[in-house]
Amino acid sequence: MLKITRKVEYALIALSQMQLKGNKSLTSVKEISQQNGIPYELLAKTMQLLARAEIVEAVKGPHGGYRLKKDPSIIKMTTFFEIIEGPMGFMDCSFDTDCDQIQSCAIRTPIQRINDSIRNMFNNISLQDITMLS
Amino acid sequence: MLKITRKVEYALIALSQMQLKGNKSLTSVKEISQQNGIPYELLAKTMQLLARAEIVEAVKGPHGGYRLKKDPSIIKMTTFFEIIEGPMGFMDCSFDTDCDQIQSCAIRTPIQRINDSIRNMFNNISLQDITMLS
DNA sequence: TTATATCCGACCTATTTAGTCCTAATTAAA
DNA sequence: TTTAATTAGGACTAAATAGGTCGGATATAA
Repeated sequence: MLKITRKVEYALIALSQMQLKGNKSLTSVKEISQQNGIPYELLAKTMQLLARAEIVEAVKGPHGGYRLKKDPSIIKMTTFFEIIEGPMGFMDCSFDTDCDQIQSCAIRTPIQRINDSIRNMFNNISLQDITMLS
Repeated sequence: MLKITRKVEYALIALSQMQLKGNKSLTSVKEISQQNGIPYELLAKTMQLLARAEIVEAVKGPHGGYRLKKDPSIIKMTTFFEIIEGPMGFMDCSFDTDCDQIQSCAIRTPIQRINDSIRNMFNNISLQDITMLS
């Protein structure tokens, strides 16, 4: 419980390596997957999510790859998680469907509090805070 | 991802209801499961975990049930999670096995940071903070 | 034209979580 | 002393999620 997924993990590894190389040079999926022992296909799909969300810019063809497009310090971790896991994949209340019943709304409270705490925390942490080296 | 489990959810529901009734009267699993539409057996096992950890005290036999044993305001949420999910079930680094390799230690950092943030937050939140009514 | 990239959906597998079943052990009360 | 209600706890099955693979399409530098 309360674990992040491999996709998030792999994306963070990729981004921190790209930051190392600066935001002009390109980094390919092959490069990152080989250097870190990450499954190529899974990393590839994850990078595609980042590209669609314009966190990263893709260059196709030989000597292609990805480079940073947005400044990681302006991206909230909540946004980042939602890009990778989808808006629903992340901490939604499992009692939503019962929520017409008054009872259920009462019992929702503790879980709400936990989710709010987590969401609030990651709203105040940027991608840069997590991927920076120092 | 980053979700709490049903067992944690059910335990929190149970505890908040028990707090409502005060820490002298007994509350049975049957009562809580019926009132909240929670599977009896699963809740029962969860309450047993709380009893073993002496969060709650069990009284067997007819008109038995559980009552609070420890003050929820002195129990950290990290402790609570570990009681229910076990010390390993909660945010352990998935790269632990590779950790002899220098590479892997470098890439661990972002995940470590996230886990540390979560753990740190829940070290500073008490069970009372989550289950209280107001 | 070819080799090397990203793109993308469909699919399979493994792991984790949720839920069920069955059988004690204990005890209040008829 | 029997019965019914309760907690205790292990073994098992089912469902959901996460992790990983495959096949083919598109773009582009050389």
